Amino acid sequence: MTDVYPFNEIESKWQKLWEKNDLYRSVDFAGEKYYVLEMLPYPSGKLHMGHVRNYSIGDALARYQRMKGYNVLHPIGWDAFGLPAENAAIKHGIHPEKWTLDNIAYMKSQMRRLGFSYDWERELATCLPDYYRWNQWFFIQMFQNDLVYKKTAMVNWCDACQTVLANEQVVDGGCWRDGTPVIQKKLSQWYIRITRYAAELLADLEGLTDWPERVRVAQTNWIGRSEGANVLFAVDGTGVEIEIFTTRLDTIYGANAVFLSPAHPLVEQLLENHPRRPELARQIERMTNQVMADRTYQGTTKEGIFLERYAINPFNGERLPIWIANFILMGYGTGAIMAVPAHDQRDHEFSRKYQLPIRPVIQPPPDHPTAADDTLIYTGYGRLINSGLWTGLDSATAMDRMAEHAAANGFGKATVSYRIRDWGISRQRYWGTPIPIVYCDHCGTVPVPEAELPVLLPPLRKIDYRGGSPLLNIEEFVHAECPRCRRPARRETDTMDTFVDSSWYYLRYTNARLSGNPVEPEIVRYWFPVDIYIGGIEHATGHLIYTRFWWKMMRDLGLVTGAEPVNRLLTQGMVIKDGAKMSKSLGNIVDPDAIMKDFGADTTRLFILFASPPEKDLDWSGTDIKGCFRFLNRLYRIVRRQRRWIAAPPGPIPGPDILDERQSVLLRKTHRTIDKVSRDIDERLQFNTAIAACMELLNEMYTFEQGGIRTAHDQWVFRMVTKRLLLLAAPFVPHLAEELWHVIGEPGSVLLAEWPTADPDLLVEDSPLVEIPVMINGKLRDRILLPVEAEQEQAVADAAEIPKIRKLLQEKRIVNSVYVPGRIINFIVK
RNA sequence: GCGAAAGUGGCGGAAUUGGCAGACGCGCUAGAUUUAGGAUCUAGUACCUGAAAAGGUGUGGGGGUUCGAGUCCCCCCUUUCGCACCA
Repeated sequence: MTDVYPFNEIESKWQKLWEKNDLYRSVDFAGEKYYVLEMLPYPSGKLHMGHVRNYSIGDALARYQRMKGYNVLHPIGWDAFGLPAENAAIKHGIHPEKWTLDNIAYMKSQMRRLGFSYDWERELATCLPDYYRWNQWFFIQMFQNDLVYKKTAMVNWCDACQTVLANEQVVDGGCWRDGTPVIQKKLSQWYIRITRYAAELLADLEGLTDWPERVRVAQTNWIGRSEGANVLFAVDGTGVEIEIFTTRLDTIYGANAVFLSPAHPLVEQLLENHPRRPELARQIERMTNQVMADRTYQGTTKEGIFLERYAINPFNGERLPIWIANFILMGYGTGAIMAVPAHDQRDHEFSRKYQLPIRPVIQPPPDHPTAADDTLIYTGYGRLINSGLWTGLDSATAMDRMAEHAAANGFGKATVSYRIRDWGISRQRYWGTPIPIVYCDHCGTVPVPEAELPVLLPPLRKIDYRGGSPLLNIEEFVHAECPRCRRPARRETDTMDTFVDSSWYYLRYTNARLSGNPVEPEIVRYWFPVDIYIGGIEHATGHLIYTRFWWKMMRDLGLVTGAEPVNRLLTQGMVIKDGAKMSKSLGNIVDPDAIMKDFGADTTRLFILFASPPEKDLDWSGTDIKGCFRFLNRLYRIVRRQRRWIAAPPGPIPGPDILDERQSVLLRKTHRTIDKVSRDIDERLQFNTAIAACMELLNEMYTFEQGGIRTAHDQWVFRMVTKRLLLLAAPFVPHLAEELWHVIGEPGSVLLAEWPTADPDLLVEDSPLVEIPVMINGKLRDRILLPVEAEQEQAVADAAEIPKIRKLLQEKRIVNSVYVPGRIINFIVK
């Protein structure tokens, strides 16, 4: 391509100067703050278009708020622990640390070439001991506050990654990273008690009014609160009691069985002294394995194993058979339920299969199809029947009173269950934060004392991933001294889930070099909450719940104040190509380096903001980007063409009243553009329309130029527009805006210039006449020029006199006429 | 199955409070300029009928509210996303 503006020269020139002048350093406590946060990238090798989008949005906002006069915090870091580094080590024999740091260096150079305005003094990488020691510190605080514990349980296991996955990392039954089907394994693992915060995490969602609705909905579902009751069923002839959870205590008279999860801890006790114990145990084991294999598959047929034991319904004394049922989840409620086949679809299906009796206890409405078809069931609320002394009550009253009754008699109580589980953080991998725990034969599980942190990752000599954590194979690491009794002990060899790293990194930016503490509370108080957080929707339930939890946990440790860390959340859409997500296998990847080479950083950033509103997916188009490039070239040319007199000292400022028609039009257009761009960025986060408005303004400048720029007033208006447009464009295309700012002789950096304000008087037309559409029966027929303050009667009369309208109204009867001043005239005729 | 979001020209997308649908950009058409153009400038560009003037149709489909609906209400279709045996 020839005849294009020298973006390479311009961009590298200003990048160097900005860096030299330290333009993006944020100083604590310097005025009113604004914190722009973007999700930190995983250093996978190169930036992809999704990163460019994420950071272009953030950078535009950061630059805008700086120009608005805020003290802006705009940091970046690296989510630097994780599996790909290890996979690279296995494949290419590179040490994970070298691989990671090399990638960081390259991606950082890309960010610099894109011209993002980060305060690099605050950069952090989570794989460095300076950072991960604080993960360990938090772990110990939580350990001391009973917020972290170890238990043996069934866990999600990815065979390809050779590690455990959190529930949040299992997607459609497969590993979130590589899709490998997840299997269940019984392992001893560390868990964070996030469930202790379930109620608060749910309740505080209400206050997050500037978060997207769908994120709040996703989190609400994920936390999954349900109100109900726990009820104790005594097992006949034993001292054992089974606690069930139900949301429908009102249906307890319809219970025909008690179902246990195959993984229920009481199963073993119930089989004690059982005549058929070996056979039942075998069946249960088979079911357990089958459940694991099918865990995510809903269509699985209901299977049961009758234990030949009975439980007593405490409400009516009925003896109910106890079954193991394959669809009962151990992780929800108590892992045991009462079966009510008349009012629950699953229990019904099960009871029909095994021919258990079905007794309705809720009266369905008269028109409900249950009456005609007994394979249908009624799951709604209603009046109780067949329910002893509770008969006749409505469901809601019954549930309340029955829970009170159970509590008074010591066999139950109203409870709330949550779907969210505790957060399993153990990972059997090398490249993560070592869990700071030592196992001592004499002292048990001992946390590493704060003074002995960090527990450093040992140098990795031999890469051996089979058979548990690689750290297990490093003897110097495993052999430790008990911090308490100083006798030989064994070190924990699992590392932490990397979501731990990303749960608090945004706090560390407030002082990334701090030693002695993870954060300084006063500085955190100054910068928080985050004013806007920008990142992918895929983190709606994982990272964004962990982050909220972590903040609340830190608040309870006295480190931060306030309920929530993030005020406003912007979830950007994906960058796709040809209707599909960019991926190596599809071969539809667009490389940011290639685009920057052809068009420069400004065009790349401008296009990615212009092509689509941030929340929506963006279909990358190789031709549409030319439009943005053309716009910048046009801007460059017109400013250069007129630069001599624009740069000349301006004369006196003429009042708007002495401007001629076309000068006035351009002046007003400018102010409307200022108003639109400001509101689009600030309120709506709609960069595409803001940029479109800038394009319109440039088009007007071309029209104006065509008409000639001769008089002092022509020049005054044109100079004014040029300056304003450069200011408005600066958040999107900082390099070119800066270059042209200097071309027109402005001193200082455009990036530090004040954001322009719109004069409200210039937002409305000053013409005494206004053109308004004239409709007949809601159909546009013509337009009319009317005085702004025209009265209804006059307006309608004038409109009816327009020749075209008069013709159309002939032989018609006007039933009604509507006049909305400044908006519309509408004749209703017959 | 449950929940949420979306559906507008050839394409990406505008329409912020119910008031002129299609801003802006791509593409396309014509003209100018140019040695040339995949550069630049100008004009045009929803669809149908028509030489034109003009008329008709039009925001997934159907109904409704309203003087007036892309926008509000009801039903349906399609797509995408989230949850998915949660008792």
